[in-house]
Amino acid sequence: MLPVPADRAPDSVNTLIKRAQALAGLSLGELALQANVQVPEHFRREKGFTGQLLERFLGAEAGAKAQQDFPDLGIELKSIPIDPSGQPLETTYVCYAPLLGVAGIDWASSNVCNKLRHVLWVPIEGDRSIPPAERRLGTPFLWSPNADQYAILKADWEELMERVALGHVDSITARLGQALHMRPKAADGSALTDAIGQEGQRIRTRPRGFYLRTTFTAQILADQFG
DNA sequence: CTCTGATCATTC
DNA sequence: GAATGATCAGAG
Repeated sequence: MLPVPADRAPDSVNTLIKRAQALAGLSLGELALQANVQVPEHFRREKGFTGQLLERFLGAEAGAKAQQDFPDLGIELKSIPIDPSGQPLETTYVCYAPLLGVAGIDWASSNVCNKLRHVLWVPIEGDRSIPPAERRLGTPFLWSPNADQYAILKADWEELMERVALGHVDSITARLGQALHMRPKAADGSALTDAIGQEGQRIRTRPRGFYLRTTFTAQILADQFG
């Protein structure tokens, strides 16, 4: 019996974990068949296909805005593409970066901290030589940052957000941040949003998002799977 | 446009 | 080869 899409949100962490475990070892093609959808030939378009398919099987409220995937459980869902040795192939998107009205916000109340407090990681084969339909899901696991990881994330966030608050958003590059960095996050290069300029004036700049570096997520996977 | 789900593809 | 900056689809 293959799993079927969930018709409601999980009522407990246990339920969520069990649903996720039931998917381990299955391919996207098998899941797509159960969900009556087609797996794209490649992810050049439909980059979010895997995550959205997972949401359906786990019962996450799709399209929910700026919140955890399972708000009642306080858990965020993240798929993570890995190579044959278990190394992450991509950085992990965390959330949109606020560029305006950032004066009062602090790390503990930030969206990044909120989302990373509890994450259900679902590894998936991500090698581009494997057709998407054949890519199999790995063993899911629940993670929370340990003291060291928490301190690094906090420091990175504070460094980046200080630049935003001081009107130096355009000095931010993806090279900043040990574990967490900031990069463009938009439909294309023409997208612009408001931010604070060097003189405190309003400027237009590319929207940004927070992402976890692969070195950081590799450590999470190593801690879990040794 | 904002924000979710992310991967692509050029640059380094 | 890895990493940075660019890009794709859909909901609201």
